[in-house]
Amino acid sequence: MESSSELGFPINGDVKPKIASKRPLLGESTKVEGDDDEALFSVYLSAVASRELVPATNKQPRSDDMVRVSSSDDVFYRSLVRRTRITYDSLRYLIASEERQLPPGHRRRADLVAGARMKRLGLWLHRDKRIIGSIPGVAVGDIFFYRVELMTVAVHGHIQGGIDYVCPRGSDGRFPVATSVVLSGGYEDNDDRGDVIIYTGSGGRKKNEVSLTAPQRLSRGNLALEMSKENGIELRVVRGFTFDRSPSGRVYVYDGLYKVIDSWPDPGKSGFGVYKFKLLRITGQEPMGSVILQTAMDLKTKILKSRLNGYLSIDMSNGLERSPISLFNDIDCDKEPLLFEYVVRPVYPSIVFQETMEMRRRNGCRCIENCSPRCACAKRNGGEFPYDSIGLLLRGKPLIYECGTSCRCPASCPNRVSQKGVRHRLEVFRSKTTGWGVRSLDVVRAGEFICEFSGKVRTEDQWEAVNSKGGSLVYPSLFPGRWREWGDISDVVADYKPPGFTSSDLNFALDVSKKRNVACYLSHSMSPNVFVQMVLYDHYNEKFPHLMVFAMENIPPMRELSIDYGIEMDSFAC
DNA sequence: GATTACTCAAGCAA
DNA sequence: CTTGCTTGAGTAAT
Repeated sequence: MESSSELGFPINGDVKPKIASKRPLLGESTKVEGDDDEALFSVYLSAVASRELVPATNKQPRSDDMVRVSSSDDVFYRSLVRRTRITYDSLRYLIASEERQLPPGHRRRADLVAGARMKRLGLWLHRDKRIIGSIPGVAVGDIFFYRVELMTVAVHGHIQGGIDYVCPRGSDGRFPVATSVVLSGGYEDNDDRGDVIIYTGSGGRKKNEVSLTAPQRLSRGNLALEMSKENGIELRVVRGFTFDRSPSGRVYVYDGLYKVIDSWPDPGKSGFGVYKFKLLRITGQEPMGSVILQTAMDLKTKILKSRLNGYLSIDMSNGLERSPISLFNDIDCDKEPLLFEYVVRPVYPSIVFQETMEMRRRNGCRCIENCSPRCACAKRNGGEFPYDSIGLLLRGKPLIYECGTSCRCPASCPNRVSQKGVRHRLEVFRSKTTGWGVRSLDVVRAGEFICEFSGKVRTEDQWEAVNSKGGSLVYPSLFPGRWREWGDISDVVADYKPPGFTSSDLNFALDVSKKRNVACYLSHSMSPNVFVQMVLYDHYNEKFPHLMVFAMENIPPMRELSIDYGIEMDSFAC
């Protein structure tokens, strides 16, 4: 099993990393209602009290056992990574909202606290091995918003440090090997040309300063890069950018594996000596995520020449969607998506809306301004709003009640999200592997609404007629409840109550034979990156909810969106 | 083993 | 909306 490195120290191959075990939880949950001084003070006290529950020591040293992992079980590892990241992000959000209740000066950084708590609970991945090469379940192009997030899934081990390395067991600390580097714009001598990077070693800088104040030394990370060069060992590369649609203002893109092919001492721009390392990207990998990110941003202002002859339509919704849906095919002559009537919303039979005016008046809320947690719509959602202030879905539920046509609150009410329609620049595109597919030209944040399934609503007695004519139906009851995974923090919060099951069976199907929209082009996957959340807003008939599609992870531009239809691959026609 | 030096964060106020 | 200041966590080295 051992593929020995040229270094003389073993790097194991094909070892299945052990999955972190769950440990008992410390109860620490400070819920806040109201914002008067007394409440604030009690929150402060309870928060301080909860901090004392945290053990002072949290020593869980990293392993020095190097391993290469070939991911034989992609679905498993992808799910594991996603679950870890959902837990991290949900916990970070929870902690951030708790900390905001504290007076300034007493707030802790939610990104760090969330990471620390997960580490304490044994929820960081791959702590028992140091992985050389790619991390199973992490794909080239994956995007992260926090350095700590990179640590939880073992892509990079330092909260600030740019070079991560391991000293192999028995090497007496003299032969460190680099595992990953982060290019974040902190060194003036760096030169990033994509496939080739001239990377400056670390050190010689004062805290937070760009220019050097002392020469660098060939030790620690710098020595590790030197050793990696001599032994031809690959390392992971992450690039950091400023990005205004990130909660941290930064985005970190995993750009795949590189090798150090050259190194030399250099005078450096500041006059203090630096070490430089030439990194070359290993060929045969997926395209670089940071390049795609940059290209997608360029596409905001112009249609790139290279893509010009692929467009079948700039907007296949013909202006019906709030954001245009482009149609792209540079593979063959298929124009199938142009042959249908584009409808933005499902076409309901009139019985769905058969409610008396009195019922509608009772159902809607009467808030004049933005709704409060006490309003009728919040109560219907279990006393809380399903979205945060920028429209991110906080937690999947069997059914969400958005404020709707019967409510008096303004269109700006934060409980109106999916009803407003598509916000990202979506594209239906021809793919060699999945036929037609859907992707976004914008970054889609985890929890963001993407689109709704439209089509003609058919009741059960009509299905057979549609099928016999060769029509296509989407069955809502088959979607396997992936919404349960979204916002699930049962791993870190002791009193987490899992959401209930959908009570009523959904006995309708969406007939997308003639009328359809972008959603029915979503590909099927057992390891999906989007999921369906049922929503009501324009009627209160729970048997006919809207099928709203949300992102269950951060999706980089141009990556295909995929959903779990709960069906066998080949039985799906659309 | 406890302590310290080191680090291409991140939040916030000005 | 940049800039500087402050507080930081985890790791490897001491």
